[in-house]
Amino acid sequence: MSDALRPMARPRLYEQVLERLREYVADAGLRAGDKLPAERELAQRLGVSRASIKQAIVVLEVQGAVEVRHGGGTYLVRDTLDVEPVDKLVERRRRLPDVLEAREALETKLAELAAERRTRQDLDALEAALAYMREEIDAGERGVEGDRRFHAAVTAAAHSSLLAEFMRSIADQITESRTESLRQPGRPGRSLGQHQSIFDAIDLGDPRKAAAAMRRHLRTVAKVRLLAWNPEAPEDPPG
Amino acid sequence: MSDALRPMARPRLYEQVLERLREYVADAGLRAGDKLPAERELAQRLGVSRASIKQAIVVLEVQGAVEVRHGGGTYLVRDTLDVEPVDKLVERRRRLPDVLEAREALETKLAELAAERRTRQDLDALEAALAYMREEIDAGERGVEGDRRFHAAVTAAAHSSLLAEFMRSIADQITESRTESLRQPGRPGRSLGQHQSIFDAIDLGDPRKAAAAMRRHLRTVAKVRLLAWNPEAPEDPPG
DNA sequence: ACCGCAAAGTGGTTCAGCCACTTGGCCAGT
DNA sequence: ACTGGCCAAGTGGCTGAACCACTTTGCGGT
Repeated sequence: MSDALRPMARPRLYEQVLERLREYVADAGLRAGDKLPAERELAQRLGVSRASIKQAIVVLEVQGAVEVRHGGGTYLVRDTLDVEPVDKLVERRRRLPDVLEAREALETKLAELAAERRTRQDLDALEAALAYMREEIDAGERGVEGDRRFHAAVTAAAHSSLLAEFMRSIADQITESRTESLRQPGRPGRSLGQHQSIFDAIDLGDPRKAAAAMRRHLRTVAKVRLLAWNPEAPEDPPG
Repeated sequence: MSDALRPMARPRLYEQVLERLREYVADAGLRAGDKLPAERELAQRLGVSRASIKQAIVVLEVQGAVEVRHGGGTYLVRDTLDVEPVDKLVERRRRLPDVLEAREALETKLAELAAERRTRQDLDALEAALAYMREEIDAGERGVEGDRRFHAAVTAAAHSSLLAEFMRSIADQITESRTESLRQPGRPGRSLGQHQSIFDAIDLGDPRKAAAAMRRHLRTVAKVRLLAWNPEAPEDPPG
């Protein structure tokens, strides 16, 4: 599947409303405690239905940016409608280098922990992911799903819910980089080999070796990714 | 002020719908990728209007729990509709071992990046934090604030906004462990020495050395912490 | 067996309306 | 004057029907 043909971004009306409301609050200099215009007025002024206004307001309410009083109006909780930074992790697109750095930080530690804590089931899952990726490649595919499963299995084997959640929060961006990386000629096979090395270290229960193997793997991914991004970079293309 | 006289909780219909949907997904054993019933059907079965169903779904969409495809249905992103954990990081208390693992993962990478990217200003800030901690210790304090400033300076010097946000999301828990750790006799002085080593490596621009020094430092902290916590159980706690 | 296209299914949005709650002003009783 | 009851206006809560836009399905022709 080409990444270019994934579903296009589809704008939701309530998202545009959200934008406008944030703009308005900023421009009008509204502060915490100030009252937002009535829903009916907002609907008329923005030229949308009250239902769409309400969807946007529900979002703001859930995000704690606004307090809605039945019959009394809607009020700002803070001096802005912008989301708290931590909440934005999920929705905001990240610069790829940042993501790759974060991924290396998290996954090397995950590999290390996995080597220490893996259970029989964890090892089975890792082998299954390995086998799946091998099948994909034999079938002439790029092994995207197998790659995903392997890294997910490593994450699971580490048994650290906090690290797992950090991984989840950048999962989308990792998916992007994975697709890019495996598009390179010869990459799927090489990637599979590196996965095997990581698995061996985890199987042996050798944390340092596992961390090192994972680090090597991710640096390969990062390098390819950079080249794929910027074809005219002074570096030589991989063999 | 008595707590009893605060504004009464006012139930919103979409919140009840949210509850019911979460129940349903759990009871029906729906998994990631499964399709939710159509909005019209949900509205009929729950006995509410489609608008209320939609408000709930918008919330789930914003929380990243669900993917809505125009004309194609609404799908689970994970095996549950529960809130994205990253959002809850701030409010939910974490098991310390998890936090220390995450901290090691993040901060070793931060130290590495700091050694590569530090500017003159970054080095100045690091030295200032070092000096501050030294003064605190000379004054007979434990150097808690100096410790915090040093690690903050390292984080800043790494110039990675994503990693910085991850650090922020566990800042509270780190504060706890810091206080515990520095309570140990002789710890402040030793900690200061380790900070000096980290600084030297960053100053020299040696990423591997910086990462190693940081890892050593954090493992010391973790060890002390574990002892202070539960002297007789080397095993990992139940999860 | 394949392709194309129409029908059915599903989400997106609107509109008009009614209900529930809050607020503020007016008025009668104290 | 102060209190409490009352009413009207303003505002959010929710509904039902309707139409549009997009996806999926499957029938019919080639």
